[in-house]
Amino acid sequence: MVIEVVLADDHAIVRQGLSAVISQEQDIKVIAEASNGKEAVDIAKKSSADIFIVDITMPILNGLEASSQIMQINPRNKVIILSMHDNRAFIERALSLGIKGYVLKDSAADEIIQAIRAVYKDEYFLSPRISTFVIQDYIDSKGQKIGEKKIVSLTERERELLQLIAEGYTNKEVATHLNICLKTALAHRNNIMQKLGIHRQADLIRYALKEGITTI
Amino acid sequence: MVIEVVLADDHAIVRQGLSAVISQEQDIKVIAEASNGKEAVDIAKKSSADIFIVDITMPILNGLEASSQIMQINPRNKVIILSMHDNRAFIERALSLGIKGYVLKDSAADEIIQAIRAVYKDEYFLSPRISTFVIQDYIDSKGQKIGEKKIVSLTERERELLQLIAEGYTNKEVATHLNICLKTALAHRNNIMQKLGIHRQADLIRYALKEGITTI
DNA sequence: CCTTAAGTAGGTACTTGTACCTATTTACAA
DNA sequence: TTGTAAATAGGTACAAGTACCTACTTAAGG
Repeated sequence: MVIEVVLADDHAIVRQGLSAVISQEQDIKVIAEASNGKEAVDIAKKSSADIFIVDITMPILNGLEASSQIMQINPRNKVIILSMHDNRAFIERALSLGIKGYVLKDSAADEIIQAIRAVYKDEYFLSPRISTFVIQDYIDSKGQKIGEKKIVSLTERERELLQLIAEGYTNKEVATHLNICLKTALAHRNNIMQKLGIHRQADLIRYALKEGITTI
Repeated sequence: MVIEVVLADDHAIVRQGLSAVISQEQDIKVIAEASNGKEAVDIAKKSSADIFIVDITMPILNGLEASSQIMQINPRNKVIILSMHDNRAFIERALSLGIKGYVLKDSAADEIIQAIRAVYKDEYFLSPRISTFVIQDYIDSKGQKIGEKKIVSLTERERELLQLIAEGYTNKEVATHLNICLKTALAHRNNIMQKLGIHRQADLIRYALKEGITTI
């Protein structure tokens, strides 16, 4: 039995590096690669794989959005998030989305192998640094479920738009990209701004960067 | 004859991935790894290697500083920069430091292999996307040697404006802030955009953040 | 079954930004 | 001294963003 994985990371070198590491294991095989979130989702639509290894910061469609869609396409699809940062917001969102694997890029390469085997068996695998403060948060908030709070909650679609806006696309381009009417894109944008109490594009971008919705 | 390389990158997974890719080549061998700039310099002090592959963004001591020191320790040490961004300022600095290899992380993995072989023979190797605009700049500045002058040089005033723009001020507010006419602010803004080849506010903000002119 | 939230699409009015111009003053270098 | 770059200020035209509306469809929940 071979575990089939899909790699999604915008950096080809990282992707091929990971692929090289993984291919040293007999029981794991990379069956496809994606260089952005949208490609990863498209792969999920067309073919089946056991594990999707998804980088969190990707253009067009970020890793968390992509993961969410991938798991919706087939609830049996499993996702492992690859991330540079031990950002609480990311981890919270990932866990509340039902993602069971979260590996930091500065951890050892064999962690990803461990993560693949664990998640394949439907177990959790978090990099040690992360699990430490997940447990800490659990203790601190005694029973309050992670991801329950959210002061400001953008919808999935709104986050998607915000990312594109922050990546420098105009409203027209965003609309084209998402196959929606310009008016719809504007409506979403307006809702985002209202929810966040923001009145300028500049602040939208800064917000998106601060929240890790996109990166520089 | 085996080319000995040292890998310096703060992400272990990237490092091991690269290592896996490189080890498929018979004539190249990874003899040491470093997880920050200081470690790379320490390795350069103790042992000799042909090529140092250095990630530009590393904690403690960044890639460019580290490279500078590595080449000072032994002028025969050669450096290849690994970078996520095709950032002009970084490339400019790298080239003016005498670095001959500059590879983007989103390029194919075999580019790093090509880069190693080229730089080992004392040739230049830049990722295509970079060499494109290095050559363009060369043509634009007709014969002026690269690294002699700033490729993009904003004036003090322009930087001042750019910071305010990136901090979310409108042109009107910028003008008020600097006690100049709106028209003047617009003129400066236009000059900045022309110099940088940028056409959108969003990109202006992203540029300022990337260059550290302002922070999130 | 009804309500609500989300996503979609459209209208109108106004503000801001972008891309072209010209032109003056100052300061510094050839 | 002449030339050049930088900072200043202005004009015009069009593109894009911001702020309000209304309204339909669909999916989820009470």
